[in-house]
Amino acid sequence: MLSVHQLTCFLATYEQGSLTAAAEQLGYAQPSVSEQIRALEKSLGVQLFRRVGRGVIPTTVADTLRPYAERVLAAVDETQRAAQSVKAFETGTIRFGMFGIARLYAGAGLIADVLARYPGVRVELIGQNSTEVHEDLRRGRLEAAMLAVANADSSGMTVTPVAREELVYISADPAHLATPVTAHRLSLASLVMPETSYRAVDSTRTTLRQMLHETGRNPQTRIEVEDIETAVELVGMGLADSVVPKGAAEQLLPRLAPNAGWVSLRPRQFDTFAIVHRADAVLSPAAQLMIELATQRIRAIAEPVHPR
Amino acid sequence: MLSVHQLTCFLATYEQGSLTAAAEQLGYAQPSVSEQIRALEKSLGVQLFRRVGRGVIPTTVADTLRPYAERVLAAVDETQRAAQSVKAFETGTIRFGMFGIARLYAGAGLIADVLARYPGVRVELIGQNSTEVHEDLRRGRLEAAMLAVANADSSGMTVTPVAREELVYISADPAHLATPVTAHRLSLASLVMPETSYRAVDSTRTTLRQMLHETGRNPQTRIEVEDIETAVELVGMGLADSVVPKGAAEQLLPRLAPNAGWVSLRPRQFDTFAIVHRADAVLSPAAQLMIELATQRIRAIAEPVHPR
DNA sequence: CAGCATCCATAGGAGGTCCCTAGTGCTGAG
DNA sequence: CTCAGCACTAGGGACCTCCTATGGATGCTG
Repeated sequence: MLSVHQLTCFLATYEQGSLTAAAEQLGYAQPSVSEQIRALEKSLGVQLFRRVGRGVIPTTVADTLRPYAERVLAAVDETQRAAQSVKAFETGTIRFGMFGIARLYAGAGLIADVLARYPGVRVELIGQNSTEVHEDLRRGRLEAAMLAVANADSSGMTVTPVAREELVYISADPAHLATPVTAHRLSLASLVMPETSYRAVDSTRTTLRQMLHETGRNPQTRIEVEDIETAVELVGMGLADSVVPKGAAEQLLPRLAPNAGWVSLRPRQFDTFAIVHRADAVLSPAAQLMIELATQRIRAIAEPVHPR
Repeated sequence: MLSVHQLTCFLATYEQGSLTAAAEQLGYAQPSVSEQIRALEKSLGVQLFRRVGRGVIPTTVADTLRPYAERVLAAVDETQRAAQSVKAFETGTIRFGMFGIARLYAGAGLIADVLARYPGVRVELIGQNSTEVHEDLRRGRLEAAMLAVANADSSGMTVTPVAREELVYISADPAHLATPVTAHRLSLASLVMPETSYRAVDSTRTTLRQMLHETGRNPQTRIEVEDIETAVELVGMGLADSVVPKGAAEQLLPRLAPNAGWVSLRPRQFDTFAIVHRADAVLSPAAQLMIELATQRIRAIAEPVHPR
């Protein structure tokens, strides 16, 4: 099997025209280089140098093979430099999960932060829908993610709360927004709720379930959709009301449901944003960077929560 | 140190998404591949795969490095294929020494022969002047050559006679060509002789020295030049006469000295063409090919000599 | 939820490779 | 002819490579 080391010795010998000089250049003893050349000649089945008393003379085969050997060594060198670049975040891809609502809070700004600091990198913010992110995390395809989660779910996952955000009731009917919405009124409302696929672990849903459960009632969702944007649009069309984080309401209502408004719940409820990753994972520098930046972004908008 | 083998294991693992599958593909045991990947990760200083229960997942670093690894392996593959091509004479350079007079007999035709059989090769026919060829042979820069030499000279060289060619006396003065030239007449002639630098071992000169020595006379060379073409031109200008192989006379006189003619020596003298190489050399396939083809060419023109 | 299959990591050992030092033989130059 | 320079050989130590056997973790399934 042809090896990089053999080609290195070959080129040094070719340039120096001498095994001794090549060995000196490479920092080896002369017999070592001699052995490498012999092994290379044997593995290729061709003679590369003629041994002639004083020094060695490249054959025409050596002349032909030299540019190939140089290309191999150049490719190896590029590989190593690429690895160093990736380590220093000069290039490469940083992939991070940020699903659903969290994405609304930090998406574009977060990417801008990364690019400002490391102009060469590619950034992937995974999470068009939440099931995908959850599955990727579980399977290990995604190292870490920023999610809005119910407290301490997910066996085998480490959940680190970062910030919390008030949940507000949104509606196109001003009468629904006159006073804060109680559990009783919530249980009677006709709701559209996003995150269908992830409903069992979705933070907002879990919070609402707890709120209603304390009053002995079950939540009524009339419409189930995947995107929060779709849910807000439906609210704007007057087909149902919904409960979303306040920041999402402020960001989406003017654009998707300009005739709708929002009001607090009573008692006020909060969604928790958290960093989630496998409990056993050692986080890479890229993931740590994204976690740090995403945390800063979220905390600038929502109310910081500091884990004990 | 990064090795080709590590990159092979890396790519197999990346494609298969599993160490076990990669090991099977490569024909190794699973721990071997595992060890190679770990060594590669250590030497690059980056994590390439996340080990996650079932299988391994490439990190973004692995995504980035994969094309580099593929380029290295492609370059290695090209190198090996190039070596095979050279072995089969599909490509590469064939270098052969053919100096002075021999070149006039077989130069262009010999190259045509090689190209007809191996269209991909480059051919170098070394030997603008004879010193160069002799030096290259001695130093080992040239593996073998076809020369016109005196019998069995050159210590450390193997000389294989291939053909012989009559030496003729050429002159622009018809009176000089009326009868065959004897040693006596030769010793009185005003001669221009080529191959100045190589005069001690040149075949024609040696032959003439022997011819004159038997009659107790010394050769008289009025003019010394390097090229046989120059010598013939000088003969055409009537400045001197010369002695050259018959084939050279027939080829050069019409072009360079149309007013000159030739006549035999008495007794007739012959130049010997021979293959010369270092006594210790093992001839490469390329050299053997050139020797075979050059021998055929020379023998088609000059009188064959078969070594005992 | 218990059992099974799958996959990776570790341990230990046989064989090979890499690299060294020391010495030999050959070649070319003075 | 002698000397210096260069490649080869021999032998041994350190390391690497690859194997088998085994253990631990995970995910699927009845």
